[in-house]
Amino acid sequence: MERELLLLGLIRRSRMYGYQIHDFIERYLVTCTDLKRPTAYFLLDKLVKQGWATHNEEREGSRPPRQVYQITPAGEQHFQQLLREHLAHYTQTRFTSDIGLAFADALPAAEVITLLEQRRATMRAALTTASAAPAHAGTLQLLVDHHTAHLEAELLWLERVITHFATQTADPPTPLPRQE
Amino acid sequence: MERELLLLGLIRRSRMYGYQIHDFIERYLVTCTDLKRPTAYFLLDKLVKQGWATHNEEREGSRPPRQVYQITPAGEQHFQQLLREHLAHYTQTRFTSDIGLAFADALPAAEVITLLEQRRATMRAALTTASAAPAHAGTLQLLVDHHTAHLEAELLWLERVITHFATQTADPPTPLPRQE
DNA sequence: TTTTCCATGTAACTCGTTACATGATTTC
DNA sequence: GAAATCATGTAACGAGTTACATGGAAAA
Repeated sequence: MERELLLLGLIRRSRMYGYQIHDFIERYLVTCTDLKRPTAYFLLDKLVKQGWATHNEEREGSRPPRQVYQITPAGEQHFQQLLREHLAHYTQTRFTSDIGLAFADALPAAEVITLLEQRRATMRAALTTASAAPAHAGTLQLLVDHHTAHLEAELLWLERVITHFATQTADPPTPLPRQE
Repeated sequence: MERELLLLGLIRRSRMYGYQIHDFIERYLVTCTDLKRPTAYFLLDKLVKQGWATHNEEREGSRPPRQVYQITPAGEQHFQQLLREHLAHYTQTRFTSDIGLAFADALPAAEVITLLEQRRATMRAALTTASAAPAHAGTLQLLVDHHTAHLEAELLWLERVITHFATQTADPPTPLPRQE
């Protein structure tokens, strides 16, 4: 559903072909999604079959021919509905990275700290990259801001976790709760 | 891989059967993962086939028989390795909820604000629930803290986004950048 | 007495990825 | 001359979900 919204939103903005669409996503929207090329092609075809888009072949010079996609009026309707639902809806984020944390008491606290510091280093690097990103036009800037804000918050929290383990190095490990 | 770590971590803690494992995850680990029951059964069988665990049937009273799983020494080794990798590694979070934001200029700013306020209401409710959660033992408390910290940060950011749209109600919409 | 809980499992299906194939063209 | 870029696509595979099947026991 998000992927449908994404593709419709892009071809709505301007006529685009598959390769170009995938490029754009990789360049500007990595923080939102991870759409592989074959999947993009497949979904674009699906849009056509559902009547949300049309496509026609075009060629430029000696380049390989392109399938250029365009949104239909029905597609525009559908896009707006998807957009409204999507903006109003909140999806719970899953922190898969916390699974390890739940079992951290299986290792000596000192080692846990070392490992978490490695994680922190990667996150700091990501934050530096995100902060260094050049200013984008309009809505895209929001995404960059979101990314940096999130990384900053995560780093603060990770710091707290590290101190948590640091302050109980000497204590016995506190296990997960038993089932009642 | 996270799922493998999760299941190994649980049966390592104490002998458990599938139904019970799924229950535990639903109760305490919803913020980390969303493991369906059939998937849990399937993965537990896989652990046995790979030699990380053993299982044997037990029954209690007139209850249906249970498949109780136990970690093997090889499984313990494997678990520790997975845990180390997992703790040290940082996975980039994808903000699928930002896709809509990227195209928000397709709707009047006033409507965007209304929709985002709906999203905010859901998030606030989630924060209230998370904050109200009873104190857990040890590592599990970390997960709850993470969840609340994250929601607080996300709410702050959403607030900024809403003011962003509020301050440019009169301005012309700023589109996404064109491809060079 | 009907529904919910306990406990496991299978079978069909969907979605997405990886790997592969093609072929011209530009860059190193 | 080799490698990367442009451009599309297929085919095989894998992971995970949904829906279904079973059957006794407890609760409503």
